[in-house]
Amino acid sequence: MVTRFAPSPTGYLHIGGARTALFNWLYARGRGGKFLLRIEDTDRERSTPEATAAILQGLTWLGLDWDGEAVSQFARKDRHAEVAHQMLARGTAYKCFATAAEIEAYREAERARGASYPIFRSPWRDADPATHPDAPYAIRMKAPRTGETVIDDAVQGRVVVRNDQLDDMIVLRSDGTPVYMLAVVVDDHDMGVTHVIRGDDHLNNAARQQMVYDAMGWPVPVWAHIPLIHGPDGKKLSKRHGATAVGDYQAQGYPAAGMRNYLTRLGWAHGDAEFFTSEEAMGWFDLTGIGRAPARLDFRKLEHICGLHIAATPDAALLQDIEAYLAAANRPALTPDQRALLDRGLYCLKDRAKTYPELLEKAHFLLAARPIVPEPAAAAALDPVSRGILKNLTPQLQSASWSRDELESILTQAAAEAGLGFGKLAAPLRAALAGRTATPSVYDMMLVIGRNETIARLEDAAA
RNA sequence: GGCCCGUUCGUCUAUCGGUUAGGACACCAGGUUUUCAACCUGGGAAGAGGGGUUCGACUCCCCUACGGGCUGCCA
Repeated sequence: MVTRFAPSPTGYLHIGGARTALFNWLYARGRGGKFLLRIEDTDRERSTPEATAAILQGLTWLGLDWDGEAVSQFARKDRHAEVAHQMLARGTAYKCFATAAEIEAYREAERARGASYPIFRSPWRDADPATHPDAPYAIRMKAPRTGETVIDDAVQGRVVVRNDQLDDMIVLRSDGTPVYMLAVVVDDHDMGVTHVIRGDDHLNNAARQQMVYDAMGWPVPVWAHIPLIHGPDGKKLSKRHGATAVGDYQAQGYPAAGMRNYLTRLGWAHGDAEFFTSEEAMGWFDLTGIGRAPARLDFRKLEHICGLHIAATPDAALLQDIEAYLAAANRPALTPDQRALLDRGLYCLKDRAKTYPELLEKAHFLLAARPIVPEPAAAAALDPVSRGILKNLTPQLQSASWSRDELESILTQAAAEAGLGFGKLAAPLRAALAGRTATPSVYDMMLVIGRNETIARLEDAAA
């Protein structure tokens, strides 16, 4: 079996498109099939190489690898024209000499007669070729005018469209360029696509496309039209909603694994499964599990899922992901020292963050160099009394074995001697060590940065 | 306007004629606790409305309302 993702390069990769790609990828990968990529760049006005690059980059970041090279639809225009002419030869299409002005005039006349939205009926459909003028012509499909076309959709069920609702669509423009409706069908057929999984905005188009398959005597693929994604307010997703491009999510530091998990779960379910890997999803994913209603984006749940994935990622992979995030977000790269420290501290950071920026913020204690400048909220804990306690602590730390157990006994004892609960001592320690109020445990921070750095920071803060 | 699709807690969803309508996120209360995150316990929260079919409908059919899509020599 073969699936494909066929975006048009007129902008960034949309989050809804990303989910469509994801579904195609999961379905193919879970069944040992192929997942192909085709760039629908036949609209020369709006297609740009930058958009193509952004789409490829977005898919790559999400980990949706495709088989073979991405196909350019524009590059196949001669093949599309060839098929249009084959249709002509088979008698399933005809030359239409009507000009845009004539078509508009026809519609006006029909409207005047009371038709609300007139379908153009070309007078050339059954014209004798002998009457053909020597003028540019478009090739129109000779679509059936009676009966109905049935789309047997794996998601939407049996969808019936009456043939008299459809016009004879143009397959080849008068300038010889193919129209999308023809190009998709030809490409999908030539690429051996067996399952067309795409947004349900194409559901109506499927009827017309199926007519092309029929006209050419080609086998019709399995259709699966999935609902679009909406913004949190239930409206069609737009820039008003904030992040709509997958690149935004990457730059905001969401892990790709979490994105995949969340997006898979959006509009699809496998019982009560909520947190899973893509490998698991591949084993479960099927078309019948896809919902029929549009789903809304819920950033809280996305973050929750992402947090679980960060916590579950092995340190080495997590470190790589974080560095990739830094580059994508245009943030300074890690120095070798920072990298080594972060690697050492990941164990106490990864289960406290939902995104990479949050993790990095909590990693400030190991990323920052002395002197640590506390944030206002943290500085508040460094009152004179606390500073005195920190000062008294350093000699003991100097001779400590630097094991977690010993640090724990030293600090709890110090707190007890000062007549304080441990929380009262932890606050200034946290301020001195990290300059932040949200950090890993003070013991973990001390263990990660080591004795000398710990003592130096306490002395800085006590001074 | 015509045609097509959709509608279960605030959100994502389970249910495929018989359930106290389940789970997750979010929320509220309590617990744990060194901050954050996490975790534990408990709680509130749903079948758009109206007709049918049926012994019995969230589930099947029809109508209405609402939302979305298509209706191009765009993709």
